[in-house]
Amino acid sequence: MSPENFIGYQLKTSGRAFTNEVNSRVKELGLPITIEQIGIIFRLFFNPGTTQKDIAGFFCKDKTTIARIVGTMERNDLVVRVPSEIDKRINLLYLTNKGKELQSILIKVVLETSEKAAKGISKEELEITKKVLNQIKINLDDKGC
Amino acid sequence: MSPENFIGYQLKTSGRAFTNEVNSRVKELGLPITIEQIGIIFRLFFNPGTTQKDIAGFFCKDKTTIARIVGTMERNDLVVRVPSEIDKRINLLYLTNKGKELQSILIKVVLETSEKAAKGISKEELEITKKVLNQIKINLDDKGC
DNA sequence: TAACTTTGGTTGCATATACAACTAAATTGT
DNA sequence: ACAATTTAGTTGTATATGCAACCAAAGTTA
Repeated sequence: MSPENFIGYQLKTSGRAFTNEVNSRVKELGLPITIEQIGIIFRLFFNPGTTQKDIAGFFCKDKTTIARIVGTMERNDLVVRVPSEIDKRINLLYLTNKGKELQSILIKVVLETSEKAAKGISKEELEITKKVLNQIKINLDDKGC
Repeated sequence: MSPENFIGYQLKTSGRAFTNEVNSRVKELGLPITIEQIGIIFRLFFNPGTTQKDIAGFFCKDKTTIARIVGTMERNDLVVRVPSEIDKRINLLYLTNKGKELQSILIKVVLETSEKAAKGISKEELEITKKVLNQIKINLDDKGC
């Protein structure tokens, strides 16, 4: 009944540790980029032209949160918002060249962090964990994620 | 190689979904409490008289983050900071009566959310997941958590 | 004991986060 | 076609988050 046995505690603390590790690594590289911005860069790398709404769902975050992060990234010349001609409500999002160039170094950071995180964990257990986390996300879905 | 297969993505999104669910439930109950404050209430319930430093380590957060949350909770009459006589640097933290009374309803919220999160997941797989998440936290430890 | 280091905590600052309320544009229903 | 609804995005506000820099107190070492 102690809090450290709650799945929510395990989720939050391991996720926070992951975030702190990634943020500290990019800071060491002199890159003023956050883990959230990294996620958006990856999403746009594999899904160029997607929308803020899509990104919000993909990361289980509120659309206002994504709006502001994308705003910051646009000011920092990482992404561009291209108003759609077909639907004038939406912006199509694309990585700038600067954003595309960052992608390869950032994926290295995330992969290295993932390796460090998974040290001593069997492939089977890691796969089970990913499957379970995905199910948890689906079970708690309230933002289309 | 797509981002949704990264363990970091699974960690962050499932954790965010959990947070959103808990926050929305307490809001429905009319309680102006966040999931982080709930965690601190639980920690103090089981470890009365502990310090901000301990709480920071327990939740893998920076001490400044905890300092501010505890400040908010103190203003809202949920906790008290009692200066230690033995070591004048530290504050001993305790729940107020208001904080203690909230504990029972809040634990219900967290347990219900945990059940919803775990729906359709076998006990074995859930145990493996908790064990793996704990190992990830240890592997990435940089704040004594 | 005095100088140096470590430790618990706070403040300044920038980013992240969500809810409520809003706007403009697209969709739907009649 | 027109009214009602939904949708994508923005802004206001409050909380959360970490790093850098700081302070005071405790611990360490010469």
